[in-house]
Amino acid sequence: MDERRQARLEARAKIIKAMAHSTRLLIVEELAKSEHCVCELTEMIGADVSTVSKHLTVLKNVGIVCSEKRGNQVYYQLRTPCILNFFGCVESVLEATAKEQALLCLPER
Amino acid sequence: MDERRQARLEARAKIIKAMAHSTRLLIVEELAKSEHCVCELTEMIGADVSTVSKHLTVLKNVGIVCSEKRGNQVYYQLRTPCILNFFGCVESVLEATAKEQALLCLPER
DNA sequence: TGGCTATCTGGCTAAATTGCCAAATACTTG
DNA sequence: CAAGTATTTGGCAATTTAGCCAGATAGCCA
Repeated sequence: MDERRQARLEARAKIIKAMAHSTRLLIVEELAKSEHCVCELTEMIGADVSTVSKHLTVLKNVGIVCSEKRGNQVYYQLRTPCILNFFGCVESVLEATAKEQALLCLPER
Repeated sequence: MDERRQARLEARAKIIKAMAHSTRLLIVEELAKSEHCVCELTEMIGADVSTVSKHLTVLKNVGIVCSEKRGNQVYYQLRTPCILNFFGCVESVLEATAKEQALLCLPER
């Protein structure tokens, strides 16, 4: 396969992979509303702080979020809000599947 | 955390996870142009047929593609083309990161 | 300075993912 | 029916990921 294309696909996959976790999706949704520090996110998520911190690192490494230290806390912000467009599409897939499932439940003619 | 929300996030993550692999992104890109049978995709990808088949199963399980057996072959099609919107956004993230990298290379003032 | 809070990092285990081979299955054609 | 092609499935080894704990680091305040 074309090496250039392969590299491009891998770069994309890396970003998508960073979104491929329910906790990280939650983080993105919340940061879309407003910035938050790690402790706030940790409370919402209900996992160990270290776990949340690592999720944030994943998102940061691919450039989805950025962070800023203020005093004692680190505030995270959504860096590329267009990432929210993801969700509309994902919903479409879910809806299409749901509709199909519904059809299967209809009585045969 | 709200259980309903958790379930919704997990459903989304499942779909996004299915996209989170360069080979599967290639498949989606190709299917966006036209349907293909497994053997055609296998040739483009250059991996074992069984590997490609499993990637297709992943995409099918979450409803991104659907398949139709015609004679000896199974043709796969993109079921929800809006999935392509993903890419625009992913590109934005990549571009933003690239720009930032470029800035780092500028001489200091 | 000492103690407290917030965050990150290292290390570990359990679980999931990937990719290959081999074997099973389904169809087509001679 | 036999042989050949296309696809899927089972199984295995290697790699990656997730989440927790413990410990390190950084900044705040008394």
